[in-house]
Amino acid sequence: MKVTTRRRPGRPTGGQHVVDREFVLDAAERAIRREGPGVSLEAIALEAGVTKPVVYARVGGRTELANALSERLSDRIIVAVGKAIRGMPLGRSTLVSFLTANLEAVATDRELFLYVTGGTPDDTPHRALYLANRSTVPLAAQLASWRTHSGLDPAIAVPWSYAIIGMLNLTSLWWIEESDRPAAELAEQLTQLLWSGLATS
Amino acid sequence: MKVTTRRRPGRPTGGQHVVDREFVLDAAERAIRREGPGVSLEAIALEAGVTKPVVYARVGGRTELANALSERLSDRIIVAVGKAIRGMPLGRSTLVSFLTANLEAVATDRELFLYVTGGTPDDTPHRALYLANRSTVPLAAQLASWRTHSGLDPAIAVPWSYAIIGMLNLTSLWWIEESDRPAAELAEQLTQLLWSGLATS
DNA sequence: CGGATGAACTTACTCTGGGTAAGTATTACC
DNA sequence: GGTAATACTTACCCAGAGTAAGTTCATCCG
Repeated sequence: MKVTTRRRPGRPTGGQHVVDREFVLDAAERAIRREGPGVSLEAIALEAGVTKPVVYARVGGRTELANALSERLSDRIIVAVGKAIRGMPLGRSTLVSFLTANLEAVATDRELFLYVTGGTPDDTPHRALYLANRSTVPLAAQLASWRTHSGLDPAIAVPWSYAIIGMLNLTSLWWIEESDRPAAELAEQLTQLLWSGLATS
Repeated sequence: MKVTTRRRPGRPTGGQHVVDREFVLDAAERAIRREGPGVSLEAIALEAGVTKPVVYARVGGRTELANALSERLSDRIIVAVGKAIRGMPLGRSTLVSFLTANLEAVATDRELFLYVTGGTPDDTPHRALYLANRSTVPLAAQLASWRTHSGLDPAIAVPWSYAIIGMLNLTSLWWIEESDRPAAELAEQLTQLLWSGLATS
């Protein structure tokens, strides 16, 4: 079923872009939620009410689109987590809240999460890191300042951040796909594994 | 440059399959090592000295190929790890060896690792779990028996396995791509994070 | 006020790669 | 020896990423 676009060929009347970048990204999210992680750029363009070249002009090709959506998702998670642990003292229950908020945020944007972790064929490894960095950088900063305050070496904060984010990535995937236990339970189990290592030494 | 296959069309003389499944998988690995994670099935078939339909007959489509290579890589890692920690008592230094062996195995099969973690477009999430399971199942069994021996609840072994494998996945990727420190150093840092959580409680 | 230039779209294409149908040569069996 | 099954190759289809060419509107300059 080929739905031809209703708009006429030429420049639109009104001297304005018919859609902006954010609108395209919103449409992409809707299309992903509707059709799953395998959506085509064509379907996304259609959802935005435009054609492919406009998507290319606003956000770029499939890789850039996945990157942009990765950034959105990371930022959304960071905001959710920030809201969840705001004002809490740095301690064990804060870690539980941190992990719970992460899991719940991913569950909220389930399809989007699957899209950005699956995504493009060849450069995926690079983008997995790209996506991870958005999360590891602030986490590492937090860990480093905490360890400095405790008189410990902050250098370990970087590998630890990747460790924690990687742990969250796979456990989130597993939890979303194959577990029906509550997020808080998994968060507590992960905390049992992490907390003493984080707190001591 | 279109290299036409030398073999004549019909059934090959000799009444035998001209290649078997293992040979195709070997060729796939060579092609991946040579051309990187973006290799086409055509290139893989060419490397094996046959044509696409033979690859389909032996191992299946892109998804099954990636699955098969995932299994190979996991098994290879499991063997390497087993060799590294054989006979060691369950303790902190065993964990370090476990992690070091994992990292070094991944570095050895760098391109293959990138291929199986990146791989196919749509069903990637499912295969990420599939790949992970090969590692988590034995790890979970090990953890569970250990905890049972220590009089602890073994149920937590499953989420912990995903946590540890996920941690290894992302840190491996980061380490391969962006870090030039020795594997043992990273393994030690991860051990600092994990060990007390694993040992206590 | 009218024509040239450029901007913002759509249409229509190319190209690559996964997957499959049809064709061809060899073996096996009766 | 002729028919059926087998093990390939060739040749194709199709979807989807990416791009070139075409079309309409706006703006600017004389």
